[in-house]
Amino acid sequence: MDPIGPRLKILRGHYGFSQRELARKSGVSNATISLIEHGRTDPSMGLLKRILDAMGVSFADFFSSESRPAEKYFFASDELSVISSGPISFRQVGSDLSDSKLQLLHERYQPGADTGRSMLSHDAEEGGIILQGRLEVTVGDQVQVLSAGDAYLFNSRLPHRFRNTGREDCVLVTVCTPPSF
Amino acid sequence: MDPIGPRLKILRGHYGFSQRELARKSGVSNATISLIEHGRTDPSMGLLKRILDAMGVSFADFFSSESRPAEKYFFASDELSVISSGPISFRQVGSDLSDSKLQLLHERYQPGADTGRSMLSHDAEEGGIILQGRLEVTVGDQVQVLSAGDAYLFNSRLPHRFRNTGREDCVLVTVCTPPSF
DNA sequence: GCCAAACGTTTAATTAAATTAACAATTCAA
DNA sequence: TTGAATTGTTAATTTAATTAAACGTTTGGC
Repeated sequence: MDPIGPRLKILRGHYGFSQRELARKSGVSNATISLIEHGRTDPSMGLLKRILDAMGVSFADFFSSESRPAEKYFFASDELSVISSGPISFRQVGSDLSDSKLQLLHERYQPGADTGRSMLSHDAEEGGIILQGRLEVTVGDQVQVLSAGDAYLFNSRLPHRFRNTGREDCVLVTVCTPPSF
Repeated sequence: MDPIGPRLKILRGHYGFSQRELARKSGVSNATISLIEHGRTDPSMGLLKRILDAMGVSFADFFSSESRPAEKYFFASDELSVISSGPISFRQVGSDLSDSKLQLLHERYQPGADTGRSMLSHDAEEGGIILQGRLEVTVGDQVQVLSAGDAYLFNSRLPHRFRNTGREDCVLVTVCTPPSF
């Protein structure tokens, strides 16, 4: 188990809560939030549950994401593997996705467009390639500004957020598992 | 979290450990084990981790099994959710929201019922067994009329079509995997 | 500039967890 | 039966988590 303090702090950050805000919502003291985030105390399970509840995160979610080892979320332009060149070229994000069932979308983000913070949705995969402009992508505790040619790929259970912080439109191609049901 | 005490007790029993045995292995006092199992105390995370470690169980395992105690394995006939009525009725085993990879259906084709020509499906397999009546099944360039006891199995990427050409209802059980991809 | 409000942190006081050591009940061997 | 070694529980003590209230910083008016 890695230290839960930093993870908890990141989680709180993604909801935009202050320590006192989260403390009020969960019914614990703000001091406790601070102490836990700094690893200066070992919270009881009941207390930890109250805190997670305030953010709508279950134990299962919290501890399943914990056991996830170093995954690669961002890929530089030159890291995309070229499947085929010529008049039509396919450049693949990630290693081997030949058997993943993903849907392709064409999206345009106007300046200032923001998906807001999104947490732990259903189990699915999301990916995309920036075609034009710049896009700030947040996944888990990582933030990256992607430019044309860059790409992302992650499991949508992870907290994520898209934001166009530039002054021009951002155009990208994205993939995600079908909106089932 | 639901009571972790009873679950912990069951887990301990599964390993055949006594309270003192588990206490020694995990480096906590036997009294604490007893208190936790009875819910008379709220263990700290670090302590619970030591106990789980002694049994080789991770947080992720412990809390992932927790999150699905409401799994349903058996379904009464009237519990099958009706997907569509009319000339062709589908009754699905399990919930529409189930994350199951397998879709199990109980289907009834009235005389003359016809799915029409279905092209392009998903990369999946589907099969079925006829229970009653007769059903004309078209797969690719092959056409066959199946009777009770007959069955079919094919990759659903192939164009396929189902038609009841007889004068009585046709009842069958079908499977499809995966459900919505 | 100032003041007020919010932020995160820290310290002392309180509350609760965790231990130690006892308890009664059971098992097993002598 | 007797005694020793288990079992699980409980009471009193110690230890640590949690709180309440303070601290120093920063932010945003006015």
